[in-house]
Amino acid sequence: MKELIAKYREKGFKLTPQRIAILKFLDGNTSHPAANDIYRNIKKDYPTVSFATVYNTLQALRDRREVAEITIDFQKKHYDPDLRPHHHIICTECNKIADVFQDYSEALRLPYHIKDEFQATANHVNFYGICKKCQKIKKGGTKLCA
Amino acid sequence: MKELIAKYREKGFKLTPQRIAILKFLDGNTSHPAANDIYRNIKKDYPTVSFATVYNTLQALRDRREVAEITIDFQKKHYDPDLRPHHHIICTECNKIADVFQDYSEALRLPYHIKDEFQATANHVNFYGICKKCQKIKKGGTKLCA
DNA sequence: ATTTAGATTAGAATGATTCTAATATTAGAA
DNA sequence: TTCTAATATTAGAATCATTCTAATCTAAAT
Repeated sequence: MKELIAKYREKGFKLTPQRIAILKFLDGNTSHPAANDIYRNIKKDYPTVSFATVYNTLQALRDRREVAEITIDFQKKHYDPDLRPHHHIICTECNKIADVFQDYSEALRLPYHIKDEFQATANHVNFYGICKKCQKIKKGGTKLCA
Repeated sequence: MKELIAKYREKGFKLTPQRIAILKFLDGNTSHPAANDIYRNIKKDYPTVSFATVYNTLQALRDRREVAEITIDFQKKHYDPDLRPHHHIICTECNKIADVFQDYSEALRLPYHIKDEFQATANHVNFYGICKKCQKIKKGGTKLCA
């Protein structure tokens, strides 16, 4: 944890208790939280924290390439502190997001006429599916999943 | 156009003038419009059209698998009447979206432990980059692009 | 022409995200 | 340690995309 704080301070990132709480929450977090998830969690320890702080911090982290923003969900953005190149799969029933660590970089070569038009900087594969839990529930009837 | 209308009527899709205007606008449209783009366009001929109509129609089309919803933009959903499997690239400066007709289906095989957890139904590759126009403008200074 | 299921509308409601302006805090300098 | 400037925090308003509501209207089958 100490190292985490030092690491950000070095980068000229001003550290407040709220920010430290956000960093702690994100550190090693594989749940792909949305802004609201982060807010709810931080609020436990800092009841007066505001959404502005959460969004400001996320923006700062995003600008410094410390978190990745993910567009896989049709409703809202999700955040991922894991910066290793990887992809995601989302359950279309419960919106759970899982990581796909598979290197498709060789395969995802763009056609020449696109390369001619765009200077590509990144790519990301979104997979959609139904998770095990939701498959069971669907057979049962009602739709619900953790 | 006649065929387009017949095609939808067959599918039990009740056709109103507003819906026909939306269908016309979408037919062969490669601009990947968002709901607001569609609304603005229809409003020219039907000044009283409401957002509800646009969204209702898009929902009906989506449910019938007549348009695809795209999550590549961080701000809003875009719609694509082209249902052939393909992918997209978005300019991170001006948000222009272009099509990438390249078949990656063989390459995008999921790892077994994911297949075990998810019953995958679809995938989509988002490419991010800077379009030619915006590359020029960036060198110049200001950021703007059609 | 009648009927009815389904569509349209204005506008309110919701949810995510951004903005504002006043206040408070961090981190570095004195 | 105290001071200061730059930056962060806050509540709440504002914005934007999207969905909902309830009253009214219309397509299309009879």
